[in-house]
Amino acid sequence: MNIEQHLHQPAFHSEQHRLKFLILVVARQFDSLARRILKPHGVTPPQYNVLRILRGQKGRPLAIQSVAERMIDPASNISRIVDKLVEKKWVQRTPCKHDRRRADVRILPLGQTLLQGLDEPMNRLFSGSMANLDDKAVLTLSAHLEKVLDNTDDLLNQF
Amino acid sequence: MNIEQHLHQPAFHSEQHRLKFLILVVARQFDSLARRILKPHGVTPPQYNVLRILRGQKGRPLAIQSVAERMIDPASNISRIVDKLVEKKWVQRTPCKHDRRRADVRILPLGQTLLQGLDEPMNRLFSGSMANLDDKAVLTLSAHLEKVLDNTDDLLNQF
DNA sequence: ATACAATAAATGTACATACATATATTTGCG
DNA sequence: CGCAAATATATGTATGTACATTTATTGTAT
Repeated sequence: MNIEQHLHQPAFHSEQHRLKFLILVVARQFDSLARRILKPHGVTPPQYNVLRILRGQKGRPLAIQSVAERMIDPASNISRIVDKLVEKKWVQRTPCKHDRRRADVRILPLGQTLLQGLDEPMNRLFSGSMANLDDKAVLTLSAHLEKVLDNTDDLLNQF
Repeated sequence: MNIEQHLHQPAFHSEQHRLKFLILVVARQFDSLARRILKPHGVTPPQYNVLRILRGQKGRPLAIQSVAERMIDPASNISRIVDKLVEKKWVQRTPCKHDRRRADVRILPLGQTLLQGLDEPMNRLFSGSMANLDDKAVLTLSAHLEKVLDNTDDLLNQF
């Protein structure tokens, strides 16, 4: 199923246009597949993103703001996402002693257990989505996307 | 600025992992840049998406469902998005005579005018984001992403 | 023709999000 | 030191979203 069929479009104005839609639709697919896996566990994609970031810290706490910086969506509402995670006892929020403006967050055993159960399907999703790309294709694809990323970074100052 | 800096990550588990984040972050950048351009005009990205689809019909009306099929986000709430567009007199919704379940939507002159004003910055955004990719790079990038799209389509049955 | 499934759109609800603002605390500069 | 600017987080508000359900209409099989 190609992108034209996905969007019920006979054609695009240009190859560049087509590429833009490809990027958006593929990202959209990732998100909706992930959501499907996560939903039965009561986790949303941004919540999962936060839990993965915290697990990466290997138990060390992280300031809320540092979590936000590492997220795919800069999450203006990170406070409320953390609220939900605290409610479910997946993470712990503790005021920071040295800087009382800050709140540190760390993953709890229950959160670790949750992630362990999600590792298998999430890895299957992610490697399945790249199944027919060889190592070289992954590298050239990444290199090209990185150029696009550079361009969009520049554009942030322009708009 | 590379993806590691974007996500404040020293490294990724694998090149595939890195690629997944690249796709998500680039899509995210597109969306937030578009939002920035559209906001002063009181349009959101999904609303813009609908208007572009309708303009592509060159004045012919389209059933609500056909609009939904063509959207980047399948928009479970297409009815309400159309509501907003109707409120602003950018589109017209008319019940379909042949099939009274359906409602047809068509773009109005005011919507056309709005889009004309948005064409320049949106094109600038979009061509700017691909500035340093030559034609060949665009094609290989698209071909690779299309493979990923195929894979995710298959995965939809698996999860 | 009638009953039942299929389809199109709208709506209810809980939650997520963007964006602006508020609150508390720390930093830095005179 | 004292005060303004900067920083970290939380909150208010309107809107967007996913997902389930509802309502209206049409198609289809007997």
